[in-house]
Amino acid sequence: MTEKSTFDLMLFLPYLLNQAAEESSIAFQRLYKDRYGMLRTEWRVLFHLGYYGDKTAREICDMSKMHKTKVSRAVAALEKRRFLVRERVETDRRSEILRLTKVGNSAYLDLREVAQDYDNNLSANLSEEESQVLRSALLKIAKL
Amino acid sequence: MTEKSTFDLMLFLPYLLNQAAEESSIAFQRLYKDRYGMLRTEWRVLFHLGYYGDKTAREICDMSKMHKTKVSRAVAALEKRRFLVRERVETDRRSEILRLTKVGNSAYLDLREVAQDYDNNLSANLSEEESQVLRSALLKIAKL
DNA sequence: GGATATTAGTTGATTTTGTAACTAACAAGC
DNA sequence: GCTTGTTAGTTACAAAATCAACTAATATCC
Repeated sequence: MTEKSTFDLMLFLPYLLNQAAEESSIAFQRLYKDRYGMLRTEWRVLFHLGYYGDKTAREICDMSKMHKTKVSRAVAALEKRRFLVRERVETDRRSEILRLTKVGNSAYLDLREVAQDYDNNLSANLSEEESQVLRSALLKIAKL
Repeated sequence: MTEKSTFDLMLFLPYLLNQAAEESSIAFQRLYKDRYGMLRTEWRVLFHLGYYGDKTAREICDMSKMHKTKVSRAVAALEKRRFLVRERVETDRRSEILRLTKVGNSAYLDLREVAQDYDNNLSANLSEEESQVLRSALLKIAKL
């Protein structure tokens, strides 16, 4: 049995997680919004396709846990900008495979650089061990 | 110089933080929404007042880093439910001190229990050390 | 093979958030 | 004292997220 500690609002995980997520999300936003005018949902879909390769919207939903309407709208926006194309699956004509175009892929590669720099920068305040424990703990909480 | 690691989307902090924050936020939401029909912004303001005592909206903004319109609307909602009252400050009649009512305070005490249980539960998957490193790392990222 | 249920994805209505402009009170400079 | 600037908080409008209803294709069961 763990000792029942007194409540500390600033250490309450749903509160603290949100603060940290907001902070990093907004800081990172400045980097992709300025360059590509993208939304959060859009870089996420872009990164999924760039990182994991071609996927259907459904697969992106499952992996990212974004709601399907978010994904649907992000895909539509990326398509409009010609960052991706859809390809119907002949064995199941309900779904379509999403594939980054050349332009989409180079946007991904560019943003990946930015992301990596940003992440390194953010981790710079943490020791190597802290950084690893942080990520593995977050993975557990996110149930990934 | 830290080694430039290859990019891993799932370990990218803005992504991972958001996943974890969403997961815990939604799980916790079920607990307060069911009982009090509150919004995220509302329990936050409630918790600030309950935990730190009477405060002006401005002070809550500063501490929580919520935007003032969010706080303004959350305060209005809590006032409507008679969870708090406003009291004009005579030395500066622009601002007003927010004070929880009896009802508001007992809602806070009740939810604090729930929050504590929830947090313990969430931390149960983590070792004592992991839990501490996690929180201190999050505090650094949130720049609190 | 045909009724029923599921699944992929989209669209529209509602709710919530974010942005900007606003009111009211105070402060500073002159 | 009066112009100019700043601060606390609200409100109006635009952008985005959520939720429900929808279309179209497929799967299941009899």
